[in-house]
Amino acid sequence: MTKSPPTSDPAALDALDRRLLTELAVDGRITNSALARRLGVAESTCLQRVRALRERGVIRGVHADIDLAAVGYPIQAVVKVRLGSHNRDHVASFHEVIAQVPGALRILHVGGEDDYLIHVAVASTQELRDLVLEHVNVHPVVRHTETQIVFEEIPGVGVL
Amino acid sequence: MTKSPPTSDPAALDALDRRLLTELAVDGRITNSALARRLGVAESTCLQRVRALRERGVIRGVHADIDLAAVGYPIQAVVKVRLGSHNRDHVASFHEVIAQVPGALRILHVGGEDDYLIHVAVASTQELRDLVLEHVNVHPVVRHTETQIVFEEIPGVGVL
DNA sequence: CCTGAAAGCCCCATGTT
DNA sequence: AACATGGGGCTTTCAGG
Repeated sequence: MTKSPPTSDPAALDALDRRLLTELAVDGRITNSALARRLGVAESTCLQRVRALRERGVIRGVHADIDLAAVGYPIQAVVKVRLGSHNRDHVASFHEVIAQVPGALRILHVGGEDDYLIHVAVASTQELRDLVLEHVNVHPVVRHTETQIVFEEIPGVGVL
Repeated sequence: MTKSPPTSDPAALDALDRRLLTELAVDGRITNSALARRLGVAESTCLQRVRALRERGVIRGVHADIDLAAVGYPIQAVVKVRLGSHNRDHVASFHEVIAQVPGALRILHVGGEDDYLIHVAVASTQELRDLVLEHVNVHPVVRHTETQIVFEEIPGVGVL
């Protein structure tokens, strides 16, 4: 052990912060006054809390959830990728490549059977094929890919 | 062919709608007046468009993006699930079970080697084990699960 | 469908406890 | 750290093009 745990965690969240985050996760456009009312605190207090959480990076941003099928991307898939080498430089250069994959909803570097899982949304199956061939398989460190079509997304209970 | 395509798609989006959606996907808390200014239309027009898109379900909601590690869920994983039977009733009952998995960020029903991919966030590896054993493997239709730890999420370019 | 104006409400800086 | 206040800005409705 070369470092001891912090005596007071600067990232500690109290109950008010947690309730606030839960509300904003459900409705990111709730007004500050409505949020303050719901939490039972003054508007100014509420505003200060939200700002602090933003500045600390606990709130990363607020984003609209768009129906991708309605905007021309009716097809989703998960592309599982396995590399032939896990050399640090190869992995780094691969990161730069997959970060540019058009239509990527989420890119995860994982441990286990696969190395990367890429969740994508595309306009057509042709586009999906082109995406895999031209943006993933092109990289020489890629040994294997497998594409799984998304039939359905099942709404879960979430984490908050 | 038992039905012909609609002569005018009620879900058609024009260029204004698309620009508006892109802005809201980036910053879901942008004010209506700022959005109107950016798009070069009257505030009332902008408000009406956003409302219509919400009512049509194109905008599903607006949610805060929270740093899960900061709120006590530092570990993420993807659980790949394979079923022993693809009978419709079995699948339906399995849906109800996995929809209740605590900490599920995303649940995808996919085609191919696996049947389901569950992206979860948990407080500890112990909790991860318990989650898989008690909420996924318990179901008799589950033949196989494999859990892959998420090392890193790589920011992509997105779809909009 | 889009606009402009007007009433009302919200945001948030400031001062106080 | 939390609260009360007030000016300026934002939201939202509605009549009109």
